Amino acid sequence: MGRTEDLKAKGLDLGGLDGTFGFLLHAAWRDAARTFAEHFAETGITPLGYSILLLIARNPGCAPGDLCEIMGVTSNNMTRLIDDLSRRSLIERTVHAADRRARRLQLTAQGAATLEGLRARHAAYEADFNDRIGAERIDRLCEILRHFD
Amino acid sequence: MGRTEDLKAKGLDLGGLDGTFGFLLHAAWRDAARTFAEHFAETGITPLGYSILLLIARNPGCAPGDLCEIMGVTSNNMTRLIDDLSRRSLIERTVHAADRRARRLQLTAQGAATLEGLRARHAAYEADFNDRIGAERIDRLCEILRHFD
DNA sequence: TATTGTTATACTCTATAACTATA
DNA sequence: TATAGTTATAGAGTATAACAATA
Repeated sequence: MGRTEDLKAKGLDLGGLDGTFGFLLHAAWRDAARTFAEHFAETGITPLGYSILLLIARNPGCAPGDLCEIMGVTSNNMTRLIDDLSRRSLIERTVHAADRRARRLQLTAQGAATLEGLRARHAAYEADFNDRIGAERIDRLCEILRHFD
Repeated sequence: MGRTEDLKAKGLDLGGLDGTFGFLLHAAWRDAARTFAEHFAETGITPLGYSILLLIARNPGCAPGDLCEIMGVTSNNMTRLIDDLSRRSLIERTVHAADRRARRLQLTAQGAATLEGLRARHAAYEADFNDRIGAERIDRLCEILRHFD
């Protein structure tokens, strides 16, 4: 079971925190981030970086602004995430011919190859949680989380 | 509905991200954090600070280490969170008589009074989400999230 | 030796604002 | 005047390591 179950057994009064969705959401996200970091150790890829690579793979030529909207990251921060992946030669950023303000993003050959390894790690990470939490619960979780902004 | 629903309508391929619980969990947590910040604007209280105040109120005399365990925060970081609340005269930190290594944490009178106002804000914040997401969904969400560590 | 808490430090994520270059 | 992206900067959260005081 989860952490809150263990703690109540120790006589500490959680003061309703274990019924507070924000507290639980934060804890669950940190669990996911920590587990992601374990599975992606020594790749230097963070959850945000992985999302970007995945999105560029599916939408070659997309613009940073597209990723901002999907990922909920502001453009200034997206620039730095893209800088990092670009500096590591995983993606290529070129000026858009039609609108020279915009940029076109694409995976490099190295980026595409790297992504395959990352997909395998991600599958293992998800299998990890399916084992721990239950695949059916994870599905119901996703269904509910899609109602958030 | 949620953000992912809107985005799919724009022709962007999310590449399975909207079925990835980690991506959805991150987005939902940011939604919760952003909404919390709106409701707690100008109080200077963050989600972590609110949790600490709540826990000290329910467990007067508890030690920083107790809070670390409940909240999943390491002790070095807890020190700084407590420093902040202490500097603002909301809590009092005294040396534990029986074990002089430990500290005893208590709300000050000002802290207790402040907490009442914060509880009202938190109730409004939760009502906000119950309206947006549905109280029954939030309940089911909590039930699932308690399985995480 | 082990434990409680503190200090120092660094990195990631997030946010606001000011800026460049295009349109 | 508006938009796409960049640069600068700051604050919050998280993490590791080294340390002090006490047990």
